[in-house]
Amino acid sequence: MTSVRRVADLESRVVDNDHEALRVWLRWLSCSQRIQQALRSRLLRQFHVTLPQFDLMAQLERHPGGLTMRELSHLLMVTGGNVTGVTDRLEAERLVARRPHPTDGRRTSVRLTDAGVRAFRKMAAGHEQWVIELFDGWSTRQRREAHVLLGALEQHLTAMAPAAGRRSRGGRATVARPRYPREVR
Amino acid sequence: MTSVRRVADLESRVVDNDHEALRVWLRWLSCSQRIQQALRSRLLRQFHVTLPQFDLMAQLERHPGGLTMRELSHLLMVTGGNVTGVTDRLEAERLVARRPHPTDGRRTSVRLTDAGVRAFRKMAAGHEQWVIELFDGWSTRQRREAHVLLGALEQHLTAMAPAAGRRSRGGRATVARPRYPREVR
DNA sequence: GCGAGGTGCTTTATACTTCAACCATCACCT
DNA sequence: AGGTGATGGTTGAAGTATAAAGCACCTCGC
Repeated sequence: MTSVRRVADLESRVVDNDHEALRVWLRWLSCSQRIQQALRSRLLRQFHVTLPQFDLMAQLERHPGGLTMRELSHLLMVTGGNVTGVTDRLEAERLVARRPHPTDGRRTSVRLTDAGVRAFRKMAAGHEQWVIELFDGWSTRQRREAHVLLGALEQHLTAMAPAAGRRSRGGRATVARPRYPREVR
Repeated sequence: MTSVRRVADLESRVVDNDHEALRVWLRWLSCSQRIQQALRSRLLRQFHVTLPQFDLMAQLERHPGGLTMRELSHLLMVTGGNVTGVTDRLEAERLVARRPHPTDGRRTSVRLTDAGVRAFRKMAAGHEQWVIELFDGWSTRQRREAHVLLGALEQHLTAMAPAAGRRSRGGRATVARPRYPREVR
């Protein structure tokens, strides 16, 4: 869309519209980076937990019945290998526990330990407070606006992407997939 | 979502306001993740470059006179060690070049090579197009709204944080700083 | 039964990221 | 000069992240 035509003075408007998406994205990134830095460093200093570890625990707290690795990977929107690593470290800290799935031998069920629940509740309070402060630059009205805007964007992204968790039609690597090693010029 | 309490008293409003910041943040993260995933994977498949590498090159393209590592670290809002690594890899690909700073022996000046400029211009066109598509869920009006909202938030974040690049008053590690190794319970 | 293909999880290789320590150089001050 | 402290850059350890390959288990069809 909007390939640039060198015609009238409408043109500058069109170009600006295009650039506008980019400008929005850059501001977005800048804010994201700051917010995440604040949350990460505070979480680390005060609770000795990383942001991904906190996020994983948050999902588990929301699902007391436990979640499989696949479900976690889906909810956190990261790859399976990633979930394996973060879970390993949390398990070493005795904050979560893996147990075999009752009916399906392939799956693993993960849940918070009692210590994990206690630890998480403390962290969550601090975390929420920090988020509130970080977003305090917006009025209630603005937060509501942002919530709506983000909802619309989320919907658009869902519509245009083949859905985060979907496989590429026909499962794994149906066709020899092209590889792009670093060596390629 | 929105476990709404049907009692319209003031208190529930307050509680909801608080939760609202968190809800906005979660949606924000969800969108961020999707957009970055889209950009990263396309950049990798089509141009064999990672997102951080692209970002670094983008800064260099905007500053043809070259940038020091410190300036890059500041602009990209990442740590110095990070910039070292990304620059190392780009240099190995002959896309950027380090050269000593003319007057200050401590500094290093980094700039795009000719090949780097050519490569970046191609990538940038694709990248911008993708960003436009990803944000096409918003009307022009909505993009403008978002731009304003993000501007306000950015200002608030700048005000509340002691500025990204600042040192902790008195330089490096003036006092033995507490450490939080993984072993700590 | 049993084999083919799909699914869930882990592993490996590579890259990014932070934190904190370290080194070299510079600036300033006496 | 010479020393002190700040600054710019790199390094190393730990953790996070993806992509891709591998393994175990399940399902379905015959």
